[in-house]
Amino acid sequence: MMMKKREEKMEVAAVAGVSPFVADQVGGIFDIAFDSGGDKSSQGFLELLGLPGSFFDLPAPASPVEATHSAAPPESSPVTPNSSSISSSSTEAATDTDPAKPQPQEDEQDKAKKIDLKGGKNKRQKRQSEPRFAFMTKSEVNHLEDGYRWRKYGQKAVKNSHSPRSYYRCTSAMCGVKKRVERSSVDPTVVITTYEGQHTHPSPVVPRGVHPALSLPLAAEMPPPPPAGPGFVLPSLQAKEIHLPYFTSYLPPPPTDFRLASAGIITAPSGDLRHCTPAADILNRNRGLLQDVIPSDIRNNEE
DNA sequence: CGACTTTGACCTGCGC
DNA sequence: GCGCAGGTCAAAGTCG
Repeated sequence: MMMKKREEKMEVAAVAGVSPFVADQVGGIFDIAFDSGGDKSSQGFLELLGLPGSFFDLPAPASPVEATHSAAPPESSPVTPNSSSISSSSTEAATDTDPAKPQPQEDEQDKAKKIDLKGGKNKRQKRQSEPRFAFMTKSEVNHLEDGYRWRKYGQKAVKNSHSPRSYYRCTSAMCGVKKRVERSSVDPTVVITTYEGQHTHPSPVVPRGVHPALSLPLAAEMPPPPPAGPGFVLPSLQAKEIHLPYFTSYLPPPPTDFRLASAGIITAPSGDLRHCTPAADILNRNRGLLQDVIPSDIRNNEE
């Protein structure tokens, strides 16, 4: 399952301006369905994280040219100024399931079905059909706050990696979103976070230390994610040193720290977001930043 | 006491 | 078929 996608990884790495080695070592995060035809019908990471589409409802585009050599800390980076992030969305669902299907309900039914069929310990099912979105963040904290509450349900040592991989699940009932967190074996300061699934609820619980205003609106209220063709490379944020994530299908759902960091909130590696500014301010700031992120042609496609 | 983490065991998929 | 690696479960422990 890993070897198969080696070529894809390499390609992504090249496009993203990342060393193929890095892309390779990070494993599944670059498991991108390049042949998914843009996956316009599949779930975008906005939906994956339940982020409001309006969050990315941006006016002015930026020069796509900047994308490849931009260098600024992603909003997801709570710590280092020279941090970087690389993101990608995976729509493996395109190959495993009909992207047009209503994913959340499908998922729940599917799960229930399988649990019914099996039972006991056999109820566990390996399901790779969920759309996935991954990003790399330079951070000292493994588990970045993103507005949702997660319960850790497993940890596994990963081959060729010093650090174990942690598995989290959204604590909200009826929400099967999962998240994997691991550190890069090449650069231990880089945290690789992979989201899988789609939140079927707003950010229900204010994470410890997160300003309540950061709670996200209902995913159901979100407009469709901005269509972006495969290989789409985001231009740089206007911030000086941000390494813009790479997206194959949609813009990434900026993780909470991503947003907070962009707002200059994150200053300590503690993951404590108590010092966040009002959400409106954050959103405004991000809106400004994101204006520079989305190429004009991408935006035009939306219209 | 509830929520969460830790951790070993178990299951599944895949390559050889 | 076997072994490996990834993913998940669930009991036990921890914490607030």
